[in-house]
Amino acid sequence: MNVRVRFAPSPTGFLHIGSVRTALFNWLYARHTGGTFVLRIEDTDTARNTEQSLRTILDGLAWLGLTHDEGPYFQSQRAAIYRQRVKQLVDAGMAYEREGAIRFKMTREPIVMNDLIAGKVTRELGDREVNDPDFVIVRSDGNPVFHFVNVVDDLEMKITHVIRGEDHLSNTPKHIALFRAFGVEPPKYAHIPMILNKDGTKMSKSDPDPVKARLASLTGYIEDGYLPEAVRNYLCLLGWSPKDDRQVLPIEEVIQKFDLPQVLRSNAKFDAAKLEWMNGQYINRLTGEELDRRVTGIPGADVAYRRRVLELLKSKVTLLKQFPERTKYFFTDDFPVEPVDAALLGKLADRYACVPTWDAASLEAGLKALATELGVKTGQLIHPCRMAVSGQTVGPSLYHMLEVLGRDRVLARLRKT
RNA sequence: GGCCCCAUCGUCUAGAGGCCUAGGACAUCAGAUUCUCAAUCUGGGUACACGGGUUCGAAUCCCGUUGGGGCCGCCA
Repeated sequence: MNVRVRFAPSPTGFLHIGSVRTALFNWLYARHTGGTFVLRIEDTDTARNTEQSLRTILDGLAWLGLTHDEGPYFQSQRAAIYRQRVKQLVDAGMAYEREGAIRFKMTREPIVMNDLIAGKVTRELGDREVNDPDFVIVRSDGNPVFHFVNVVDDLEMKITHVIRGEDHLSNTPKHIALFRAFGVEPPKYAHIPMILNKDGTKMSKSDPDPVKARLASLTGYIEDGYLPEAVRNYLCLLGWSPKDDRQVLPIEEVIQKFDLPQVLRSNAKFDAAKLEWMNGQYINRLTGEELDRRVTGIPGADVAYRRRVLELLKSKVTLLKQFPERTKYFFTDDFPVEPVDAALLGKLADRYACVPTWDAASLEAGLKALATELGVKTGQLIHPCRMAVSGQTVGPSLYHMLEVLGRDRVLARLRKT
């Protein structure tokens, strides 16, 4: 069977991190099976459908590398198809008009679903449904509703596997009944569990807590300097596991191993700290050259110098946005310095002025020799030196830092204090 | 209220009846690296929600309880 899956977001103006995971699992399944990944924009709710909202979705998916093979299709352009399908049901006596709306005659029997992830699920009618199981498929204003267009599109687009959030599990009987009304077998369903905040609440961009609100949409991660491959890798591990002890794995391997029955059935809580750790892992694996292409906000026209600075700092950094702040002193003399022993640093400057070659090894040897002569611990020279040249108490290995900074800057800063 | 799903360290997970006095990762704590730490290394603590079964034997199977999540719209 030729697998066809789809990601069908609604253009709401942001991409929810849970939707991103759903898109990822669809994409993984398509790539794993050699199938087709369809993108469909569910823009039937005209009230919140904007050009910008579409851009957010397209840019977000592109950022993550989740490229679609077909589409995007727009529900707003498919009204004729829906009208025809409504007519089909009405003509067949399976839908009827009431109070201006068109309602579907829902079966009264419990519906059995064989979900690829949740397993066999039998849904009885709820207390309200028992009295009136039928549901509206076309509003009195003439617009078809989500459940209807969703099914019609999946049918028309020959979707074979519907991989979506578990919040749709309870809706699935309606969808199955509609497929049967159209005389076709419903697709296979795979409902993936939800992603919740660490405290178990729903992730929402309108959460009163700004920290939690920011975690809910993809935009924040892009702005904060997360690498797409790190976000993608982290998301793969929410509800799925390679079943060995590795956390960082190439996407090619995930594609090869990923399958629906192995997806966990329980909800996952989002661990921002682990994501950040993972991002640091990915940053550390990039070269200075690669980092220079991705990091913005680093001044200076000297490309080679920028690359060396990024290379030097990368192991200390977990977010790209940290680079400009932490590398500031490489590009400017304008930073505050706490008081240090000027006489002592003057001697170090004199020593460094005649160091044979300006490299970490020579600088280390020079500093240690001076410390011995003066009868002080190396730390008594190292810490003031770091402060004088960087204004910081923490940073990369001092000697490597001095090497990258270069002779002129270092001597000037040591003597300036 | 009804219906549905779920339940292993704080978090993500491994575990598909004996390999488990439960493994890995993040986080955390303690050491180390006699140059810091925001890096790295080493080590520690921390979990099978509870109660019944089934079985020689259960984290693994069944039932119940509790807890968490979801759906019950002319929203998607």
